Amino acid sequence: MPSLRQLEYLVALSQELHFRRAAERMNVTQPTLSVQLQHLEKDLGVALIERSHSGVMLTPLGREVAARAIDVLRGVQDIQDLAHISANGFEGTIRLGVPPTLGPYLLPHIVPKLHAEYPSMNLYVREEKPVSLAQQLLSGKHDLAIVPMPITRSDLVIQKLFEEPLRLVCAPDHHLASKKVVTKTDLKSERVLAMESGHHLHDQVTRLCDVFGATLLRDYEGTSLDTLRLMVGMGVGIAFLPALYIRSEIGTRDEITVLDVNISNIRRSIALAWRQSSVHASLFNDITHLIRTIAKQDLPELIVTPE
Amino acid sequence: MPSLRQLEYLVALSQELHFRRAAERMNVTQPTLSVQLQHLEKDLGVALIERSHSGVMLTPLGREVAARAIDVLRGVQDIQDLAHISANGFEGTIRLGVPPTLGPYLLPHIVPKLHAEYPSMNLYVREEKPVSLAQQLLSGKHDLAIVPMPITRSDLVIQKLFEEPLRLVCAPDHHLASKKVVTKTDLKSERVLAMESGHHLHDQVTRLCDVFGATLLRDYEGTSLDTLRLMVGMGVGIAFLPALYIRSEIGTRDEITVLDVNISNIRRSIALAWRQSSVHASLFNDITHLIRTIAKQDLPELIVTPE
DNA sequence: AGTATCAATAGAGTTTATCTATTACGCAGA
DNA sequence: TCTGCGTAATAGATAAACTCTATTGATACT
Repeated sequence: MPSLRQLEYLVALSQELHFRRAAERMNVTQPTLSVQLQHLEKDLGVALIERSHSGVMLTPLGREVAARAIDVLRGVQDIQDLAHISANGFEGTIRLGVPPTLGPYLLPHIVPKLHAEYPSMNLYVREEKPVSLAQQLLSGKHDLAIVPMPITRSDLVIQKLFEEPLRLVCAPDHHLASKKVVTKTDLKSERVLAMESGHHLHDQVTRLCDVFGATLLRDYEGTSLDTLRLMVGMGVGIAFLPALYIRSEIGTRDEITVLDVNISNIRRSIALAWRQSSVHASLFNDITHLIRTIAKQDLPELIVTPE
Repeated sequence: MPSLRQLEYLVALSQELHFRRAAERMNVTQPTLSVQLQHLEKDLGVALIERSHSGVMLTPLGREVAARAIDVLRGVQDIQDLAHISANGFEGTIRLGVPPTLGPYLLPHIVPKLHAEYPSMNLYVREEKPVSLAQQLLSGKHDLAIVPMPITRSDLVIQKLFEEPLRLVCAPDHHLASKKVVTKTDLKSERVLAMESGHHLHDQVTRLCDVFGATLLRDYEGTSLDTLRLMVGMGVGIAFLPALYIRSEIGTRDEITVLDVNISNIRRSIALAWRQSSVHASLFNDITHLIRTIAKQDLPELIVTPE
């Protein structure tokens, strides 16, 4: 059976493509690494490395084995992490991925209580377009992610957090601004601004426009909710903005007008997700409940459905 | 870092719950296993085993670690298998899971050519209710499975094979038997027989009955297509049977009548599935193409869509 | 109390991993 | 063509690990 050390050496070599440097990285001497990789090849009975004096290459099989070795080593690392957490309680950094259209407006409500509850936890927040969050979660870039539903990946645990209404906004001098209540038919042929592709809001607003017969202004896609707000304020068009964004960035300012719409179910559904194999499963479950509780108690615009 | 040997010992102990027996299983002496597991616990800094004289137990953490160790060891085994296949070509047994409503009627067309193409391959076919096939595939009970779509598991590779029409059948003296062409409205209030729950056909026929306003005879659910056929022949009701079944088991017999239905899209979609991490990926891709080719050439009732 | 069962401990032997020192190979430049 | 440089492989010594046999210690059963 190949040893974990040998697999580590192979992974190091696959990344450095250079025996001496790979050995350095592993804190062993070059002959050690050479010999062990020879043993590995002999044990497996196959060539993994193409040795030539003009650079080291892995064989196709070598690359495949190295890729699998990475998974194996991650599994072993997880076992160690798990033991460490169990022995010393949790301490360290959780890397949290959030969509830019939600993170800055939700996290300020969450982080203080999270910190109070888990003082030894370090939260490292990274914004990413939601379309790539699930994949990055799996690849190990994040430990935890706030994701828009629906997501169907069986190797992720998905816990629903809440639903966030999308509110229709327009410029104060827009002809819709004077209406008391906006109905479905008012939206026909309206010009609608949306986030650029890669954001869940993009796809959702696209569908809404289809349903209402509104025109999506594809040439004016926003790169952030703030740019959308500015364009709406300038009268370029109307837009659907998430309730939490409205709450924190618009509030009572009269730069743009929030419309009353008698159409239900314009909302996005938000969930917390982590790798099924995560060593922090129970912590993340606790965090799920914490966020749901905060949403229920402090954020009345959100809809928290029973689990 | 824990060694693979130590993880193996832990897994053996977790299954035997007995040091001596676990040691025997691993072909080492009991002190060896004891000492190594002590080392493992010391390295990880946690208790994995509850030692008492009234039986050995694992701690909750021990169980969790053992479960992860199994995955790690499987990963290493995969690496060895991969190398072995690459060195010696494929030989051995592929365990194929099939739904009972498809396997016996499809495989006779496939197996001979498969055997001709891969003489050193051993096919071990197991019938399982389709609802459990995906899970069993992941758990390692099968290497490959023929599954009804849709299936959305991201840790499986799903390759569409073909679509198989479902044909409406009734007893020769049934009042529909005399109709040249059966239309949607003819089905209203008809009594329909279906497979029992757990089969994809069950769910699909349930939906069809909803759409057509037909009555599903829940008290007469079939445990096999053959029992359905018998009940249809006895005039209990009508049924939707897969085209391949009709071809092989009914053919020109006049025991029951196959009706002409002018409703399209009554068909089931069949795919081949394997674990994403399978070492046989390229073989399974070849098999996919082989089956698609056979379906196209020899089985005109099937619909093979371009990939 | 005596015995059987089971896991832990002790100490020796063997295997394995790693190190230092050296060799072998190819390439670039004089 | 020779020399010097960079690279990986080989040899031999040393240290660490794994495993074995033999034994002890603890508990349950008779």
